[in-house]
Amino acid sequence: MSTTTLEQRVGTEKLVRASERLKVAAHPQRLAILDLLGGKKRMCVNDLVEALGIEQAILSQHLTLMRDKGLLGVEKEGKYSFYHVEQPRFLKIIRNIEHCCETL
Amino acid sequence: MSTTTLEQRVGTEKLVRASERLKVAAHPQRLAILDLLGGKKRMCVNDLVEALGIEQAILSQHLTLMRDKGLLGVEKEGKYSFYHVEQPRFLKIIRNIEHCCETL
DNA sequence: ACGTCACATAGTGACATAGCTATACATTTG
DNA sequence: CAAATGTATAGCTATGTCACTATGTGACGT
Repeated sequence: MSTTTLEQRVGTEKLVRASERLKVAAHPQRLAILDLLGGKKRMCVNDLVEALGIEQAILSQHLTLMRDKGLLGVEKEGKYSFYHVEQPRFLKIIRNIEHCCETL
Repeated sequence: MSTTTLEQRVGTEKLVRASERLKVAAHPQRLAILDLLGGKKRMCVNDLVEALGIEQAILSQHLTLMRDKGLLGVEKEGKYSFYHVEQPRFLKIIRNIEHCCETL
């Protein structure tokens, strides 16, 4: 029974940052990436290319974007780049979305 | 330990529709609207204008967009339009985001 | 050193979205 | 009927995003 707004509770900046992250997640291929990386601990780019059937360049763009926005982290090892989900909490959101999909 | 992708599990179209809805939600003011309507049962446009301090025309655009994308429903009564959250499940996502905001 | 592999980035044109002002439309009130 | 109220839509410019191609870069094998 809150008469306060979300903005009053969490503040404008946080609301903006949350929406930025949501916007990044709001793409079919990026949802799939988040889901896949959420299941495994980490994957390199080529693994993702094969698992998802996305062009390497496109995938790389998605990954870079998600890394810049704080959704993913990366560890370079030799010529490989291993990506992982940075915010476990954000993963819960993704899981919820999958549930939502059932009734869409 | 799923070797299947989200896309394989829920289907491409559903994934696309889920991301479309997410994209609609991915806006600070629209997040605030969803949260506010999630708490109350329904509100008319003017109530929202006053609660959120958003210009009427802008707010109306947000509402129309969210209605078209299936996030909100509307009931007209005389000169009033009462909006409500159409998908309670989607609200859980919004709540999760609010939680996320704490640690952003 | 040369070629190859794994990945990242730049550039581009089509298209979508944001934010704004002005205006339209419908309903109620005087 | 005229004016006011509540809401929706149109039109516009600026900016952002998408998907794609091509090219760049570092690491590794020979």
